[in-house]
Amino acid sequence: MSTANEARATAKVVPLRSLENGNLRRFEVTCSSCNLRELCLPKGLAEEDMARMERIVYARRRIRRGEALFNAGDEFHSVYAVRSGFFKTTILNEDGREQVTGFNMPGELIGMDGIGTGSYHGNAVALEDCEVCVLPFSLVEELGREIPTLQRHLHCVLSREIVRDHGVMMLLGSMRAEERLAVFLLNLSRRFMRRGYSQSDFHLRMTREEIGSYLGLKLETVSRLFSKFQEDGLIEVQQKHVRIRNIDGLEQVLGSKH
Amino acid sequence: MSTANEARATAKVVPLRSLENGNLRRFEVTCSSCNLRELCLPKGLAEEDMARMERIVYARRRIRRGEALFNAGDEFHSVYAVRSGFFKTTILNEDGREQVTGFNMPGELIGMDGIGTGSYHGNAVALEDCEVCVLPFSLVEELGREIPTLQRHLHCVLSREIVRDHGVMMLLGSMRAEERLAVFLLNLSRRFMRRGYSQSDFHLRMTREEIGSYLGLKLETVSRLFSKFQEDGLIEVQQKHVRIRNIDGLEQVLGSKH
DNA sequence: CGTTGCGTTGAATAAGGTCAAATAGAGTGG
DNA sequence: CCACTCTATTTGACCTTATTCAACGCAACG
Repeated sequence: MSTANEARATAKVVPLRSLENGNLRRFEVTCSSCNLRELCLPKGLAEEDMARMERIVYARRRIRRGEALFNAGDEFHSVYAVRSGFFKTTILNEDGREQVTGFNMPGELIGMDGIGTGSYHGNAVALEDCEVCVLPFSLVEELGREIPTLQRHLHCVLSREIVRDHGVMMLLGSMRAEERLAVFLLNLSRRFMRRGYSQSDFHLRMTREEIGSYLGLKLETVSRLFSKFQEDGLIEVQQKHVRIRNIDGLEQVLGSKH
Repeated sequence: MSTANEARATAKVVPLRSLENGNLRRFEVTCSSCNLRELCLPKGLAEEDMARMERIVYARRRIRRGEALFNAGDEFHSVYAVRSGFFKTTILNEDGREQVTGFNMPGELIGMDGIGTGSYHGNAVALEDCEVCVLPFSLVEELGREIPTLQRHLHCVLSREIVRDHGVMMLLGSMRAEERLAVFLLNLSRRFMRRGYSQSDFHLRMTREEIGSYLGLKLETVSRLFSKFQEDGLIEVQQKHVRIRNIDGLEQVLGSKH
């Protein structure tokens, strides 16, 4: 049963049911064999609980580049685990200004801003073709009541999101432009590494403007800083491709001066 | 049984048990008669569930002005509901810079940043003499498993904290100094009103520096803006006392220009 | 009644924003 | 495959905003 929200969206909904007839993708969908398992799920989950967990991942959904997974105001039913691709989450205030609140990569959960009010508070837009696991939140809560490990895990995820947000406040509230970009690059690097990608060589999925919005800077400032970091031998940039040449140097940008 | 964390703190722990011999404060501690009930608890909680809820509020704790309710790194056991007084929460980064992440007034929960890692991520410091209800988190989770309404409420509180943080990102990332202070004052006003205090006449518990840290501004800038708002007839300020004279005018500061 | 912390105000400065122009790439349709 | 269009990016010149540095006033407190 697809929700009003999901029916409205243009992205394709793939219910598990339809994948059950010997389709290879049926196997992919099991959490136990998913290579993002350690990111999405608590460790030490009993085998039977894992099986129950898999039952609440009731569908996967593909979102094409530029499309929204959800928009502010859409009715909240599910949180989503990014399986592949890259998202940005944004909020829009009354006078039309957009603020990027985060970038999400595989293994990360999005949509938790909708729990409190019953409708999503921000937007989630795919920066490239993406696939997500749909986790109907009422099922998550139900299973949480039965499996304390899972309940605990959910609380940890929510709490860590709060901690992450506080980090962004620190970034926006007390750091200079250079430091903000350095933190941003180091953070991306670490997250890519954790997922088995190169920590020093990656492709930015977002524009300078989106980076700027996230970091509280104008796109021109971001561009200038990229050029400066390149001149200083810290990175190599060519459009969206970034190569970190001196990770220690980037770390030393923090706290230098001031 | 007081935890290592609580034993270290100087603030006094008041276990419920010690209040049970005809002490008036025994009555105060019941959630059902607490005037902050609508803020802390889900509405429509069955009478018996309310009674169970009261059992997890195992203590109240007084914290004097300037003292910490908890500090970054302290072992996490409980979240706290502010009963009276005013807190600031802060984080400190490696090079010693402090960022104020929030101000908390009665009815608000603090300490949720500790769930994810098992130790608090930031500090909570009393800006005036305070009293909090101590909610041991393992009991909260346990009761959440038994009372879905309560579980849901906890998730809402966590989610709303995320939404609040996103609002701060918008503030820090896309607003001019004037707008930030206007948003800050309007937000305080609304929260005071909600608690039955004057929406236009209040006492700031925090210094200009703390406001500045929260808003990503220097204390001098905050001071200048207070003076400017006064000149413009929007507010009257005298030290920590603020009187809002033109709330619509303050709202129009948002989005004007830019 | 001096000390101390907090707040206000002014003048100079620096950081980042704005505006504008040039360039580079990616995507599109012929 | 090429020309064309559109968007993203880079860079320069100039400007605005908020910061820095410094001096001073005020209020609370021992």
